[in-house]
Amino acid sequence: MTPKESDEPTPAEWKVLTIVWELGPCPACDVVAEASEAFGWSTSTVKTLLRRLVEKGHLRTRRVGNSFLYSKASSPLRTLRRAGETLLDRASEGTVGPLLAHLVKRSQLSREDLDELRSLIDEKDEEEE
Amino acid sequence: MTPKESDEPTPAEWKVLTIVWELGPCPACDVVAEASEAFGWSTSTVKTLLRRLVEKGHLRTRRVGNSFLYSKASSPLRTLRRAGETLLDRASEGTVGPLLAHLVKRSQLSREDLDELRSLIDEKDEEEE
DNA sequence: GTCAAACGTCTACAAACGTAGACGACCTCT
DNA sequence: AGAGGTCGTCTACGTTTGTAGACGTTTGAC
Repeated sequence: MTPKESDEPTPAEWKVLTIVWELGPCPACDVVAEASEAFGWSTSTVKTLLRRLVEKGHLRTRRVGNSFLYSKASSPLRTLRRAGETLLDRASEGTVGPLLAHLVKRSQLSREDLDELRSLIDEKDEEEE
Repeated sequence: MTPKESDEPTPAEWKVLTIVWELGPCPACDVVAEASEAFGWSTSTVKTLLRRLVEKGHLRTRRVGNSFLYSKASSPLRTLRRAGETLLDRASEGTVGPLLAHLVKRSQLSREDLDELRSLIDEKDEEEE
């Protein structure tokens, strides 16, 4: 049973997933602590979500003693990009630009990020004849 | 029962929603034709999705004779922006920039879009001290 | 005026999701 | 060795989602 790479996390799963991304490889109890604090979820709930994320291939586990370390299975950026593409697919021709503009406006970006974006835009601009 | 503005469409609902956005105010049969062709869905399926989208407040109906015209309840851009913000919330500090870069790279943007983006970026650049 | 096509509504049902308790294995302190 | 905590697993259950058939009503054609 190959892990289905394409299976996007559900909203509840996303919350747990981002916690693991932030904490890095960590035991379930850390995730439970964080999620319980942040969302008021019970231990069981978090553990179920962790399990489902492993099943979907978003998290991987490594046995350590009697328990597990949970860690990301693929790069967060990769997962986010996929979700972003799904979003773009839903935007019709005319709304892509304004949508991206809104997202850029709303994001906190470093100078490097801004430079990267600027050169991308310049590139695209030249491509248009 | 106020229409819950916050209730995001499910993936299947998104597909129907974007069809209505594209077609503009139109009777169910047009949406059915399009969705049936594109996804192989039955008439019932599409009508259920339309109904749920109305319930969630994403579509609105206007009676015309014996049938309905379905049309958007709020601007597509508004809905897309909300979804985009959800996505950004899932990106940690360091991934927002690369994520946006990826999306920009992948999008087809008009010269106006590019200009708009460029000036946004310049603005943000100046804001940084 | 009747018959078929079209339309909206009601109902259905399996799968996925959100949320969580119960339980058995293991470790650790005493 | 026994008691209590910790951990992962199994099970559960109401709700939402995906997918669709059945049915009654309206309408258009003959």
